[in-house]
Amino acid sequence: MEGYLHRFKFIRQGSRQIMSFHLPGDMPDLLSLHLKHLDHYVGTLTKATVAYVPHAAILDLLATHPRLIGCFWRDTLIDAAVFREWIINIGRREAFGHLAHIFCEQVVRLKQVGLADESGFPWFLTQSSLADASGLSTVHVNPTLQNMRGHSLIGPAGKRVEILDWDGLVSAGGFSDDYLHLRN
Amino acid sequence: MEGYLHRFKFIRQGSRQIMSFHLPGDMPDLLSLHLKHLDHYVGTLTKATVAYVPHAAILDLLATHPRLIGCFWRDTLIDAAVFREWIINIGRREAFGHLAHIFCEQVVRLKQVGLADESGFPWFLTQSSLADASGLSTVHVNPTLQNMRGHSLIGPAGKRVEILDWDGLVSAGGFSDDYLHLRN
DNA sequence: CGGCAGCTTGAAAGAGTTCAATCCGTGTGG
DNA sequence: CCACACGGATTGAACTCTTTCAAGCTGCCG
Repeated sequence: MEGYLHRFKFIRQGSRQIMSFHLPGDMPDLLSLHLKHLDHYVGTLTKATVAYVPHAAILDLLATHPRLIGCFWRDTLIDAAVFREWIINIGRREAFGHLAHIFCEQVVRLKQVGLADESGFPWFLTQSSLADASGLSTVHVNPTLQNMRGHSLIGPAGKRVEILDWDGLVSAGGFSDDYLHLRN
Repeated sequence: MEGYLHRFKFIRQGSRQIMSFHLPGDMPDLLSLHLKHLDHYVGTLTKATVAYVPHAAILDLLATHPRLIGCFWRDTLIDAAVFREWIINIGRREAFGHLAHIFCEQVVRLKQVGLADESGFPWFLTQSSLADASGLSTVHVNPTLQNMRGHSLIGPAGKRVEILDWDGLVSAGGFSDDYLHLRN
């Protein structure tokens, strides 16, 4: 309902991978609706207010309002599409483009819920979580961010990420909002 | 129905990323059931026989047999879980473990449909598709495979992948079949 | 005024890529 | 039946990107 979450899994001691970020309005747990156990963790990135809804309640709701099934299912299919894009991000884009792509995705998704505008969005990540999301090390994320600032794509570090050059970000990240399956 | 498929996307000229493999029995297109457009491609890896079922037919079926909704939805949720595991694979495992993990996943999934046994499974990948799936280059996949053969994890190149040391593969790949949400 | 989380930096080591060939088996046309 | 074409596998060498290790630094909170 408020604040930012992330979905992640631990690998070996100390190493983890973030698989998605979640914003107010998301239903991160929908992905386990029909699964017996959870194969990963969901945690907070900031102070957050979270609504817990038992699976049984969701299933009841869907049973009485079948039209909702398509909507909820669709939501999980879009999550899957985002996972696919992240596979591409990690597999085939190097640090600079990868981080640019992450910023683009966040801007578009945050705009949808009114938490970002043309100028930028609130910065809710540490460099270390950015590293865990991108499969890079913090030691490499840091200079890459500086590099993006040097190219005037984003503004100086602060409480917000200032978007200085949206087209530059889009082109560096090879970003298209296709996979987010927005409405209009 | 027969043969092997893959789900992929092109990045820039010549570079592509495979996001999943599909075996007989899979319904790869279910992931676009509630989406307006496809944001990637699905193609064959071998000669294949494929059944095309219009979305409308699926939706009809689900409307008349609501019990199936959970099953089909579940299928897409498991696909999403596999995507998540691939994110981890690409992000946090290096070549050797990554390829080992891919082999483990294939063995488990192929066993489910009777196409693999303890000894191994049919080899349906070129080194180049393995590279596109793992985010590596063919030039690096090749010696890594040789390395796995050298460690007696898998048998010599041929029409089949011979599994010589299952436990070794599992441990090299940090594999757990958790995320596949198998029945038993 | 510490303590601490998070950010920054430098240097060395490694993993993986790219470029550029070569090799090999198989299928095809003449 | 042989030469050739071709996709796929293999190899070497130079080069890049990224990680790891190892410190410092900085700003905020109690």
